[in-house]
Amino acid sequence: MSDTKNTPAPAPVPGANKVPKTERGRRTLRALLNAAAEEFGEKGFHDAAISQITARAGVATGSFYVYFDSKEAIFQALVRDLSGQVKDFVAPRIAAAPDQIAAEQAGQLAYLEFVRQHKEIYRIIDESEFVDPAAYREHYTKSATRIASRLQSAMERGEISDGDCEVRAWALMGINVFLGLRYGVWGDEAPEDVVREAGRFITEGLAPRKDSPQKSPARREEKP
Amino acid sequence: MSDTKNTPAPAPVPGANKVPKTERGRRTLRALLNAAAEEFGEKGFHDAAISQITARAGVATGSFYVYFDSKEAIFQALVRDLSGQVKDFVAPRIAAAPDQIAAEQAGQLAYLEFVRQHKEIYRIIDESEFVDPAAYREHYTKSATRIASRLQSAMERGEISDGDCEVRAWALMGINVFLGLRYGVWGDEAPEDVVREAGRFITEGLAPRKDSPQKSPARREEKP
Amino acid sequence: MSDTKNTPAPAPVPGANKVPKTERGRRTLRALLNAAAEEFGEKGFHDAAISQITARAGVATGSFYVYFDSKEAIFQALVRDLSGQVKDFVAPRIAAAPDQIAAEQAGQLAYLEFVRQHKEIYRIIDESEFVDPAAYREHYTKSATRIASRLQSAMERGEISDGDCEVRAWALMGINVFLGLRYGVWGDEAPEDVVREAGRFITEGLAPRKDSPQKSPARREEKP
Amino acid sequence: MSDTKNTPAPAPVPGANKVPKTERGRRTLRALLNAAAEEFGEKGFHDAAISQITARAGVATGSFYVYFDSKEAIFQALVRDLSGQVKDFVAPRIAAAPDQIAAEQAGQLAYLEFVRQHKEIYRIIDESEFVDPAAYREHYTKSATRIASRLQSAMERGEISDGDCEVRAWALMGINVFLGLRYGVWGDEAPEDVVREAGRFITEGLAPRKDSPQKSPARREEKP
DNA sequence: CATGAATGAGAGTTCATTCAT
DNA sequence: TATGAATGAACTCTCATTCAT
Repeated sequence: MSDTKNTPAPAPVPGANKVPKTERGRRTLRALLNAAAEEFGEKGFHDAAISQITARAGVATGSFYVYFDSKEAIFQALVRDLSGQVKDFVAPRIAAAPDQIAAEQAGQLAYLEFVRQHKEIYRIIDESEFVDPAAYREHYTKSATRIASRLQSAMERGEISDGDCEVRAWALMGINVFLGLRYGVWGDEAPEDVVREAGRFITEGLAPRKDSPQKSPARREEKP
Repeated sequence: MSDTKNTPAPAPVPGANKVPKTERGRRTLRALLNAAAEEFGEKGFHDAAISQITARAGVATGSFYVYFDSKEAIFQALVRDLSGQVKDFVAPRIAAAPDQIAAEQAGQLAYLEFVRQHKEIYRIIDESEFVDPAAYREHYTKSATRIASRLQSAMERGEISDGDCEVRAWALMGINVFLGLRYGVWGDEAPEDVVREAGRFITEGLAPRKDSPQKSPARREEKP
Repeated sequence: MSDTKNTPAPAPVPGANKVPKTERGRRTLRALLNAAAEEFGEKGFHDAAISQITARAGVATGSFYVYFDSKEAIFQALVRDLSGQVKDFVAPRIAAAPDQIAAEQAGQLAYLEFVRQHKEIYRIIDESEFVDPAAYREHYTKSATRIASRLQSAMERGEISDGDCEVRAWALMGINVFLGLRYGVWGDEAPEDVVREAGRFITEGLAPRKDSPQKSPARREEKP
Repeated sequence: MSDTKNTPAPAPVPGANKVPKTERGRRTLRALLNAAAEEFGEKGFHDAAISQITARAGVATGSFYVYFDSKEAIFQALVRDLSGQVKDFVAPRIAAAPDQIAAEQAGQLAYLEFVRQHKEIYRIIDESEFVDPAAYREHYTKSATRIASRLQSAMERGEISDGDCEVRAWALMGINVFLGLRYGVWGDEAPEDVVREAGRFITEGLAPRKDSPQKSPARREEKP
């Protein structure tokens, strides 16, 4: 979900194996990517069929291979394409926030809203863990790095507490992804409410307020 | 990762389609499950081949269907088998904690350690999202419900702040899973350090300590 | 066309990717090879279809891949299989000859007769130059080496004139192959007549007999 | 390798389906033929791709069909083009020989040298057996006929011994082709040495010289 | 229980050729 | 002439599952 940001846009559709030279070619390529998003989103990578993608796109089977070398290739192109869409949606809302904590919350809200409107994106990106592990790893690593550098700056400015920014970045990303899964893909609760609750979690954590009375006990059971 | 807990244990290996009656049969069944864990862990569900599983187990292809009805069946059996292992490892350490916040951190640490020792488990359970979506959803939903009820009790006892416990449960689970991915599967940092940093995140959040001097604004960029 | 001679028969069908363990399996494998000989012989490697081979053999498409990894694999197995057949036909007739020159002529005759009865073999082995160049080269190199060593021995015994035995081996092999092409595959002249004429060529060459009168001139044009 | 000799040269490039009218067209046609020689030489007929030929030639795919009707067509054109090159190289050296035996040896030497400098030609012409069997057969038949008629004349002049000239022509051609394969394409021995040894084979055969002492028998093994 | 050969539907992929621009 | 996108028939290969022994 990010990071083609400062590259000079080498191709109109990142990841495509061939850059079309004519307008007609550009239309066909876009039709293939849209069809692939539908097909992969509905069926998942392995049950998706290239013949179905071309059928949805309204082109012949062979046309697929004019633009992509393989099923994996279009999947990868699609992941990058969708990542770009997420970035374009979320980035400006982060940039508009007054401080870092507000920024993280704005990003969370934006991410949640985007996921809800593009549920298939969630599945596609997640499945890349199994289809193209390197891409999956790179995707999350880059996102975490970016979050971490935001936190680092904020920490230096004194906006947030001291601590390991990388660990906190991964934790934050985990929160966003799982809230996205639960409340974006599966549920339909109001994103604002979710973010408000999670926001309190972020800003104050599980710790009781300093002025509230502490009691005692314990409890049990496992984790996820 | 859990919750076949209170079933009356109809078979020594939960999920197997047939309970072996002979000692030889039991050995074959166990060999198949071990082989499947390797094969699925290395190749993922779709690229794993039954013929490879039987080859690793040292039995004939046909023998597979004596114990399992299908490829999906052994995968599910395996997921339950592994979930039980995670639960048996994590649960007692949660139960031993003095209070809820300590419990969550103990669970996090235990989970991280377990993931590191069984990296293939992480992958197999994750892939169930695509192999058996209902099981995947149920797995995380049950885990979240359990965490939420722990938080609810703690909240009522005043151990933690007020707020929506389900949202916080999903957030916590997201933190655990992503730290598990980053520091359990991919990295080799000391789990204690990771949990300590994440613990400060949990207990105090991103908010600066009340006594630290506040400066001003800034921000930018997107989320995951 | 030779040279699995002194190996301890590692497999009933040299080159097959899998050795059948049951009688039924052996029958299927043989049926596939026979079908492949027909199909490749009639259509050549590239126009031959695996589906046609299995159809001729009376088995399902998938059964092909029980025994061979690819179209190239069965082609290679077939070349070895046929080479063995040639060897088994020609070798004893060479061994029965009284001296080396008679042996070479007996071999030539036997080769010619064999080619005539198995015209498809000729085409298949020849095509291996393009399908499996290493096999083709090895095939001819080994044959030439064997001929050369026969000539070497004969030379040391004084049965033939002094000279480079390798060059003469390749020359002899060229004669046999081209006479096989012209009079075995394409023509139907009596092999005995052909060999008698070629035999005079072998034993006395183009040189006029010592007692015949020499004249003068010259001439022109190219070679093959 | 020859014999478009007396046709009225309808086009600068024999075999091309269309004669270019412009200078630009002529350059494109020549670029395509050169590219085809490379591509067919490296990959063989079936693995060669039109798209690769056009890529090598630096023209668009569609341009190919301006000059050739099909893949087979350019292959044939190429074979004729190369045959002409062989002929032009070999013929004058045969014509310059003082007698028939010297002529055959001169031809052999010239052929060997040419093959060595144009290894891809050997392969391309050989493959025509499978791409265009009629052309292949005609090619060798014509060559043999020409050699036979030379021998016939020489025989009538008493330069060579009596015998069937056609059989001897095919034998000679076989020698040349196989020595070309072994010492032209695969090896790098001095052509003169090869021809000298083969020459002794031609002029005197395998027979021991009349004045050398005869010993006795022995033999074994098969032919090619 | 175990074996391993057989099955066959279905997938991805190739590429010579056509044609609108 | 030149271009390059579009075509689609045809092919090789995979593998979960069945079944006779």
